[in-house]
Amino acid sequence: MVGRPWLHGRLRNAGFRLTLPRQAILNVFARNPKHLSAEEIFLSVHRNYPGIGLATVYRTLDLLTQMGLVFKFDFGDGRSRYELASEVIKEHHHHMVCTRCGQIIDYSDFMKKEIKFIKELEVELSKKHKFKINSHQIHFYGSCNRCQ
Amino acid sequence: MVGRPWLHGRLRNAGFRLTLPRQAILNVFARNPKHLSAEEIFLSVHRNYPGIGLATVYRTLDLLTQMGLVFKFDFGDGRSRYELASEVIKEHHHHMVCTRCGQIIDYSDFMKKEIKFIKELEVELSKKHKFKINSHQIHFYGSCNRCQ
DNA sequence: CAATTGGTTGATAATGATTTTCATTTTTAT
DNA sequence: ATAAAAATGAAAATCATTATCAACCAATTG
Ligand SMILES: [Mn+2]
Ligand SMILES: [Mn+2]
Ligand SMILES: [Zn+2]
Ligand SMILES: [Zn+2]
Repeated sequence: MVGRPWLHGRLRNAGFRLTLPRQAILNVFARNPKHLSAEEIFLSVHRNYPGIGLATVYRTLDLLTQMGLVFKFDFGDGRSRYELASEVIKEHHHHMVCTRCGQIIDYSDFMKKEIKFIKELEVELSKKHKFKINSHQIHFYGSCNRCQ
Repeated sequence: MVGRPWLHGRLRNAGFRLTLPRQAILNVFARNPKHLSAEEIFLSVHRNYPGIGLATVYRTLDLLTQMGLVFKFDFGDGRSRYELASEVIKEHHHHMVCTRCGQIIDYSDFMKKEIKFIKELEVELSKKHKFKINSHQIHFYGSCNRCQ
């Protein structure tokens, strides 16, 4: 899962170390596949490693995001939220955000169709705007089941 | 453009008034069709109306967003950015964000195709998740022309 | 018209997430 | 072992956004 040799190598190649705080933070993701805020991650890590500080959590999240191992999102609740990259553990998916209660729904129901569409679009956009596309986000906003 | 009777009526119906600060702020959008931050809007308004405060800018942006006249975005630079809703002046479009220089590109090149696709997807998702979809955002991240 | 009501505002303080600083510790290279 | 480079925790600083509150203004009522 997380904390394996390939991860270690991946960081090393970029000149970083797979330290204990970094492993601990990655393990939180592995245990809790949600959209976690920095504080939530800090609190979770803190139970097992009271020595690890909040600043380190922020630094690590930033590092993992830069390396593409973690995705950073803003769902509009005033704090950033993070999720393991599909490459690492979850399958690729998009989001629906309930603007009433804040619930976030991962969906991957029609991904084959979506991926195909996005792929084509990326090719056209890249060409037309000379823009190298690395990733994308699709968010639907509205009201969930319980909030209608 | 902005500040016309339909706008006035629109606000009145919701129990609000089209005051001078609100008009001034809407005029900034009309003059400057970019993705503006609250502070940028404040500074622009401030040149003509030094009396209008930053808090009022925030309040107004919030109001206009709630009313659907303005869209609020987070492009990852640590501040919210706002844009007139397509309904008001611009045509519907999506975004490409350069993660190196922060440039934001509006594109509406393949909108017919995209809208059609999104529409279908919304129907399927709404049904499957009992989720009422009101709006969506599509963001592509990568490096722009000059940043490759 | 005068009084009342409720929306609006500017100035200011407060909040809260994120970043920076800096001295110290840990790891790596020589 | 020694020097250089990374990483860390604690605390302070930053900075966008929100809350407070007294003053203001527009619409309504009698
Ligand atoms: Mn997700
Ligand atoms: Mn735009
Ligand atoms: Zn909801
Ligand atoms: Zn760029």
